[in-house]
Amino acid sequence: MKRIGIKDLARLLSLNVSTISRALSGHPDVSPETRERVLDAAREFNYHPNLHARFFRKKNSGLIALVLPELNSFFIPELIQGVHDAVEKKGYNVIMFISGDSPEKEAEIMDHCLSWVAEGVLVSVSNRTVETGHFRAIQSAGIPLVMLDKVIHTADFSTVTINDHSAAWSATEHLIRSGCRKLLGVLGNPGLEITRERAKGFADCLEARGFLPEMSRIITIENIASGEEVLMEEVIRGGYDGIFVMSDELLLFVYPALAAAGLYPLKIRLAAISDGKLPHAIFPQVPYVQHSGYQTGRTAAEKLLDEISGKDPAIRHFTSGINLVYPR
Amino acid sequence: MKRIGIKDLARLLSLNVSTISRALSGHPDVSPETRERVLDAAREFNYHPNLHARFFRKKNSGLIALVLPELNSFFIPELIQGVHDAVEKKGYNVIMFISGDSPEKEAEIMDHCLSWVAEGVLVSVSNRTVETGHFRAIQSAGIPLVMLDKVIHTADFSTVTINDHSAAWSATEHLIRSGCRKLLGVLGNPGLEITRERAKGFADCLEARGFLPEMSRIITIENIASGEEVLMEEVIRGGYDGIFVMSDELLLFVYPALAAAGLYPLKIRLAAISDGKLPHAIFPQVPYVQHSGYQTGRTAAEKLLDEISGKDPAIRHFTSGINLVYPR
DNA sequence: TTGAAAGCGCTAACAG
DNA sequence: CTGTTAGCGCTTTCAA
Repeated sequence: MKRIGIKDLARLLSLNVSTISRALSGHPDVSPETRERVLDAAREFNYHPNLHARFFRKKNSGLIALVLPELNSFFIPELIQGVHDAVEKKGYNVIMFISGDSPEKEAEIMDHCLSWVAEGVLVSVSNRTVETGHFRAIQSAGIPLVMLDKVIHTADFSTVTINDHSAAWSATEHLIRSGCRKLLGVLGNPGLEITRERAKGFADCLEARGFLPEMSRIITIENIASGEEVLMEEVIRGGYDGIFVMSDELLLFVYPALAAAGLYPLKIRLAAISDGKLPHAIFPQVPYVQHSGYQTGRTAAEKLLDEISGKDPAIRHFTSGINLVYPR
Repeated sequence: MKRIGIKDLARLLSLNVSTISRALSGHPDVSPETRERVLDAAREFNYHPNLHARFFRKKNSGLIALVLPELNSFFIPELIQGVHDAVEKKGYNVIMFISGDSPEKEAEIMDHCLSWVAEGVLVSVSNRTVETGHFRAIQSAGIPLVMLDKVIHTADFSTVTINDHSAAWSATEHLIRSGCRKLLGVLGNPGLEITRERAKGFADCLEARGFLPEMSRIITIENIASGEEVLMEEVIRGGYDGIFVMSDELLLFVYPALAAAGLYPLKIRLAAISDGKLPHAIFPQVPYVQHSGYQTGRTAAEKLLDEISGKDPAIRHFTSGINLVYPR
């Protein structure tokens, strides 16, 4: 069935296309009766504006690009929802890209954003990205870009993250306060800013509390499959009484491994940084510092929209507050 | 900085726009030297085609719409990834919508799809949707539509789901085989096809295995917040030795509630339908029938792409195989 | 092998 | 209040 256009309506109603256009977009210069007739006809013939044509003409696309390195189970879905809620309120739509954690792919995606004339770009940076040329290209095309969650800290881009250092510190301190004397930190990809900051928060807190170097250790789990072995070997050898887990993804396998070995909850305490769902699904509940995906996504999207509308063009770095959640 | 277009390149190289267009799109009728010059200039001046203009002209948008009622923790992220992988291979991009589980919103979104001239629509139907007029509107505009996961079974739309009935049956049978004699089924939204089918699979299996009506019961958890109370009251009263849990979302709270009460793993066995991550994160691991989000997304997207390219215009209902995963 | 020109659907001057 | 018209960036006939 042929798609009906503004021209068809014009012919049908023996009016001019511009009158139709005006009636449809609520322009004041059009008589109420005419407007009604047009609106009725539009409904009747199932008219839908062609946004490509409209935006093509008006030089803006109504699209916000959301670029993610990969999807995970807790944080990212919430983040997407946050972005979505913020963006939708202003009538924008989301076009989503997944870089698969590849900087090359990421660069291609930036080209796509340019080609789609996205009005703004939200990007959670790939773990292996070091070069930022492709991001600057977006900016120099006049398109606002905000980094969220996984970011590169320079003076050039606005960012939205949590304060990873203090989140890790806070979780670590909770373990110490609970009486732990020998601590293990379980961390993810070491190339990431987010990992380095959390590792540092963990280490700094220990130092500040007078822990000697031999009273703590950090292990890195890059691959969940082999992770359990690495973890259990260290745990058994080390005699730990507390473990700091850096993320939900890690907690998802640290918990059953310890439980199966009979170590949690009897011999070892846990504390995590989490979006907040998983710790409640574990028994006994794990204390955690909340890292809200929804807030991150929403804040970043709102900042981006402000930049788009010229309201807050300054580069800013938002770090959301930390709050520790104890089991009830 | 002004965006550079095909016209600017033409002026720069003293060529005609059509030559540029041809060179850029790899048309054979253009001399190798000219092509080189054009490609070089495009790179140098950072040319990016305007897809709105291109697709506007060519009558197709390169967009696949993905419409979801809401995001969850395990299944949906995998589904998105599956859709993404399939679609990207063919050069399409994904424009994402969230209906918030509202039929009205869903109808609006269908209008957006029309307005964006999406070339295909993938939709996981809102729980409360009964009227399908807005979906037919898409089809009668000549746009293929495939439903996935949450679907409405009619002769009009292709669908991709798992065989919910046999998944539930299989999980239930596993409990019976393990020796359970009194079973509880924990189900979600009762308005959903998916829920009805799983409830039926549970009940049918029990009947086939000779369970008397008083040896089983079904409870419905619509709201996670109040769910724990409902669950525990029933569990304590009923004296169950096995519980069938219909989804990851439900398992996420059923497990800690039972564990906290000291019932799991000692007195009660569990079996679930799950994407496959969460059961491994629980101790002891929960047997489950796998419901793969990735496969669902991927299969649906591939079917959609086939329909778009005219390869498989028939309406089909795919139900993926079931396999039961035991704890190792 | 290249150029000229029309037209995709819509908006926005400008004119009446 | 309504009509006329040009043009957004690109592809695609048709001509040269």
